[in-house]
Amino acid sequence: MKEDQIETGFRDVIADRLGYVLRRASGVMMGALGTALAAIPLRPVEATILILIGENTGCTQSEIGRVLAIKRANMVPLIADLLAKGLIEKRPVDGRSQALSLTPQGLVQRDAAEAIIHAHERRFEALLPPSKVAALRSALVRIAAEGDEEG
Amino acid sequence: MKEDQIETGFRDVIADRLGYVLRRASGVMMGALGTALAAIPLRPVEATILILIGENTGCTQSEIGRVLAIKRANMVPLIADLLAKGLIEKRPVDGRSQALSLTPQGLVQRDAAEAIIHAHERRFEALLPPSKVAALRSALVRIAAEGDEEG
DNA sequence: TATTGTTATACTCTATAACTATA
DNA sequence: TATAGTTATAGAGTATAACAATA
Repeated sequence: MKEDQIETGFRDVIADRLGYVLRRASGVMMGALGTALAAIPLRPVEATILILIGENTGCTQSEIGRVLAIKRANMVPLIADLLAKGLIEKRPVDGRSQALSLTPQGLVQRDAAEAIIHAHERRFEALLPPSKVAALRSALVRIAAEGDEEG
Repeated sequence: MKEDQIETGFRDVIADRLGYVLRRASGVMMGALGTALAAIPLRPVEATILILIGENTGCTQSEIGRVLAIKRANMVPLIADLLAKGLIEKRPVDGRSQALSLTPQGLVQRDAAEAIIHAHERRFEALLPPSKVAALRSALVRIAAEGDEEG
């Protein structure tokens, strides 16, 4: 890193900032997950919603939005796409709420997504000393929790 | 966290995934930085570019784009905005390259941005045990470096 | 009154393709 | 041939406002 800076003559003074490396690391993991999930094909957010519905049969799209910090209005096209792909089903419970569940095809896709995500997680965990992985996770959870207090 | 899941009845099975907490933590820090920099007012990317130009007088916008992983085409409006705000200057070196530098007003804004970013970094570092901060940084750098190999 | 689902809309960020002028 | 800067454009992701139906 330092050698690169001397070679190119460019002083990358922000490379050691926590916020910056956090953003870059997040982008790298998200990009890699997107590439891995393209084999199914599902986007990371679609795979995540599928998994959450699988573990919470009968939940609503508003509940999922709250968990994932996605606004109600932005959940609409996401759920519509999964519905159009035949991976989930809607069933009215209220006059205003609709229970979500996985179709048989959705179950298959969910399992495939889980396998890909599991491999993806292991791949990146393997970059670090095993003893450091839990510390990284808890540090990130602590930082992420700082957002719940404000917004 | 576990207690929350039991209270709400919602099984948030992705909350412990590295990629997910990484994305959430990054969003929280970026959002907080955006809020803090609104006092100037500069966006995080503008403040970052200002700082890089200050440390690399005479560099080109293409060089900055390479460092920040921003495509040439997307650098154009960013540089144009900083130019319109009177914070930077362009001076032709080649027929095709233009050297960037800070104006006196840009220097003032750069210093203000540095102070805000410094306080922001310290605020989030203070959430963690001091001994864990360096480990977090190096883990994130290791993960971010995995992106340089692919794309 | 508050919530669910929805529509419409706008803004940011990111990506590609294509062009020019130059090295 | 490769690079710097630019234009146009398209796709995500995210934000707000407003509405109808329901609790």
